[in-house]
Amino acid sequence: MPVTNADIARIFYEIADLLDIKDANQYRVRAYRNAATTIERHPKSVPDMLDAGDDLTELAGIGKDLAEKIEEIVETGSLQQLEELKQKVSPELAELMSIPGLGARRVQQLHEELDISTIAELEEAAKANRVQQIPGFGEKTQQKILDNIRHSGERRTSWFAAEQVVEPLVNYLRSHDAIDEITVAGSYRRHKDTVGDLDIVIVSEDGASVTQHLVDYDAVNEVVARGKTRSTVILRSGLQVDVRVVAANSYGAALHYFTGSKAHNLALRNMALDRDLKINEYGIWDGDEQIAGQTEDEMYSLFDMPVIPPEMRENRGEIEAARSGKLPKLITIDDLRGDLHTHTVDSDGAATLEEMAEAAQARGYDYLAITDHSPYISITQGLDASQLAAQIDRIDELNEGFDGFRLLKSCEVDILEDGTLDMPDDVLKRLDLCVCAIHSHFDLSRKKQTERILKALDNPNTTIIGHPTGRRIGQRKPMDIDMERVMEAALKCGCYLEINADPDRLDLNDVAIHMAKDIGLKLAIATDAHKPSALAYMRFGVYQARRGWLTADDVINTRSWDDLKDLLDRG
DNA sequence: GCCGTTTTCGGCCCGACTGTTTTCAGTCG
Repeated sequence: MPVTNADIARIFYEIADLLDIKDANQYRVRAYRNAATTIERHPKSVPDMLDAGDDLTELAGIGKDLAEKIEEIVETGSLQQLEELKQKVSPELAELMSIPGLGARRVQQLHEELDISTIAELEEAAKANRVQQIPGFGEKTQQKILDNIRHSGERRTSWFAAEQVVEPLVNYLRSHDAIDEITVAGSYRRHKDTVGDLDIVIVSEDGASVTQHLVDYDAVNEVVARGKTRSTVILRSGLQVDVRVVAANSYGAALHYFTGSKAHNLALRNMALDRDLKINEYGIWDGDEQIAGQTEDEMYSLFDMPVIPPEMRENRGEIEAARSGKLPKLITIDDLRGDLHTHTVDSDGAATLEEMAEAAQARGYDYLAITDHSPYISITQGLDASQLAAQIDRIDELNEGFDGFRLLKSCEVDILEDGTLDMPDDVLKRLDLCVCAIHSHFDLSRKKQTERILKALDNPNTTIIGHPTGRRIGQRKPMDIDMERVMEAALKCGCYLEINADPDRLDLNDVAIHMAKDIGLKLAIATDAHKPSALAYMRFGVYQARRGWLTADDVINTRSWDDLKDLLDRG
């Protein structure tokens, strides 16, 4: 029974939302959410741990009660408690909470006052000006709700969440004897930050039995279509999976076709048409004769190109670059020499300086920047000036004991509303680098927000702008910023922007990264790790960097500390 | 519901901001 961490987390999140709407004890609600997050982010499969006899109460936020509930979910695929709760609280209400600005109380009010249960009903009521008449609501709140409903149109899954679904699914499919090859294509293969659905290409001579094998998968919730060469199912996670079965001699063509992007494929197809050739998912054809298609290499070779990495296939000039031999040698995870954005228990992290240093060395890094928060966002329990000074001294001491490794003294300093930094300059001067970031006032006008960051760059101690747009995938849209102006300014003053590799952020995104590359601005890739295992998020940042065409040279933390130090020196 | 205990119950990161009120509830991080 392949229950995933994501399945368990989803059930706990839903219980939390429903309990919240039901006005349950806030700490109980939080306990469910904490547990869900722990499980969702846990690097190992919790069902596997259970299988191996591990004690789940060892996990943070999981006690005896929740451990038993996890066991029930793993055994039965569902949880009785949730089903009972759904009888008492309309489950659609939980969905309303996904609209920014609507929490449990307001959802409850909307339900009681206007009998609203769905997003559609809410939209209708807001348009009819009925929402603003509820006590505590007003014109602006109503407008904000309408705006946010419009923005919540497309539902895509983060790449990270998709991976949790893909791995067990592919392992399951692979177990079938009739399957010779299997690759997940589509935007997943292109490492796009979010994935709409999964396109899986399979080589097999027996499509019918492959399809049967697919629909037999435990996590299949709905079979939309089933055929010998093509089937569509929807998994419990809500993710749609399209499976295409082809013969071995069409594998490359199918892979290319279903990897996309559409724009890239179209460009290649037009090149083929110029030569009176035809490209489809079965191959490249000269009349009735297949002249390529067994491998992607064959496909691209025919047009005098090397294989273009999937991440670049967006028709952003990659075909021209490939044909003229100017395809960049994209950065890989092995190019990284250190991480430049991490937290410890000194603010809101989970591990000590020593533990983070040990984890970084285990990854083979030469250096690790400790960037605990400044005080402004009080929830992070950030360091004030004297506490940061004390941390600097401790890092100096620790560094004496390392061989071929060093902790970098740093801080994630809040950029305040007026663009000033949340830490006095005399302390900032002592740091190796300074990661400045915005955690408040996300809604400023484009002009004000841009000037806010420009002012932060003016401070001679600033070296890196962390998570520059503040977006959280599926939760918070990016701030309105004139990114080109910010990048030009950063380039001019010798600063850098971050690719935050946290899978919920991936900020900068691929488009902005590409822009930086065009301008000649180098970037940092950093994880924002709040615990040792999160240092592994680096690969998500690397994927985005590859989508933005970055080479190792374009990323500052591919360098030795001596070389990095020179780059960080604003002179 | 978890956790850590003065081992059986009390505390649980808690302050800022927004929009609504006119002193505060709700949301966010």
